[in-house]
Amino acid sequence: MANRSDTKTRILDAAEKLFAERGFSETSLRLITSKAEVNLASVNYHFGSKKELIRAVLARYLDVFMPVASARIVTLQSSEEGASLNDIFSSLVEPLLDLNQLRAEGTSTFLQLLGRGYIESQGHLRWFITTHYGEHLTQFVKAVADSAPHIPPAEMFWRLHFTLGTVVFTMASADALTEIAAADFNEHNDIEAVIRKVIPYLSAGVSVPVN
Amino acid sequence: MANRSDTKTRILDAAEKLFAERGFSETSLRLITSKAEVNLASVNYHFGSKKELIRAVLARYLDVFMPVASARIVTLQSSEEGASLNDIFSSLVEPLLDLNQLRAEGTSTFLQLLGRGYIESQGHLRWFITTHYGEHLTQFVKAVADSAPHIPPAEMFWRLHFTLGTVVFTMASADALTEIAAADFNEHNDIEAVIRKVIPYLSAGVSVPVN
DNA sequence: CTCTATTTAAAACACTCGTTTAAATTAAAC
DNA sequence: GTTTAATTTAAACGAGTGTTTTAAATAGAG
Repeated sequence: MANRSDTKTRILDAAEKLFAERGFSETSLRLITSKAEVNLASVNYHFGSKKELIRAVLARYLDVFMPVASARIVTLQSSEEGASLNDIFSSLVEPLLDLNQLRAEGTSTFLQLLGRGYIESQGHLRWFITTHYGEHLTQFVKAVADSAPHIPPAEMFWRLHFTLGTVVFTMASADALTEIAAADFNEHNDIEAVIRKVIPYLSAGVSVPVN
Repeated sequence: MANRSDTKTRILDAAEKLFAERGFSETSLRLITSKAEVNLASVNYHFGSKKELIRAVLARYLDVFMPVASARIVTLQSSEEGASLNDIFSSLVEPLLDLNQLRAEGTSTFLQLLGRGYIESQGHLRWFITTHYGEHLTQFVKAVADSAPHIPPAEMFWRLHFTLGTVVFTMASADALTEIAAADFNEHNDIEAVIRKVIPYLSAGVSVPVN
């Protein structure tokens, strides 16, 4: 074992920044390795392939976020009887913002990566996420369903995917949107402000009575 | 002027199908021309470049849809005083479904293309749409704003982009979602059913009171 | 120090992509 | 029917991609 200031980490840091900004397929390994100031071949040496690098970038965040978010929801469900949808969504805000302590711009990078992942990948990332973090996801889905018992399961399926779309799309284009908002409305939002804006929107949509 | 059964149309038909299914950058000209059974070079001959082909595919739908949708909103605003958000969103359903008369699977193809367009393109499509159909868009935005006067403009800006994200994401993955819904809930939805499901969700989110 | 395994480096490989070229073919005009 | 323009065809170009190979450099163990 021998290395300088960790080639592997340099690659991950450069890759996550570029992936979040430009998407996965629009980011070449040559661009990543030049930004990271490492050799091109070191990606395949340390990660095997570009696909596995993408998974590693996401895993570095998911391994931190998922357990914390899960724990929040567990305590929320055990403490009060009947947590509202707003409570559930809001309980994810702090774990998300804590990612900024992990790395600079951690929160928005993570959310943008998540968005890119769901939009771009034709399967391998969906598979990776559901097999590695499936329990946390089903737990979250169950908590939401319990909070809106008047919504039939099939309807809830659709609404949760509507919600996913809202979040994913918003976060993937959050930078552009905050710029426009600043120019047009003199509103200067950070990622937390956007998150706090979207939660009431989601809660209202998910829980609106059918018919 | 000379041609057989219209090479240009064959290219557009094959391209729109593949673009909707796989996205723009994931669809090569070689795949399009082989499906269309035309020569590779004919794309550049008839359209100039791949970018212009993408715009032509979208324009073929937008030129039909936009004026019709605009007219609907005009009549809606003139007839009754105070159209609801549900009314506005619903008034777009018929123009959307009419696209099935234009071409088989026209509605879902168009919506998926729109989704892909907003997700993928780094500018040239956004520019194309806003410069060619900007008046229709601002008219639509104004109608929505008038229907929810309790929402400040800056907040409405965000909520409309949340809405865009919901629609775009849902439509881009509509095929996959309807398959899952059929398998998991024995629910067999077509594109119209999905549209009718999403409208209440959107209306609730857009109009939910701030704070 | 020496030996061994790990890591870095430069180069080439094999492939796909959008685009262009130049010749052949087809259709229209006169 | 001849001429002219429009279209189709096959081939190649040039640039970019992820990956592999082979050799050099580096670090840790004995």
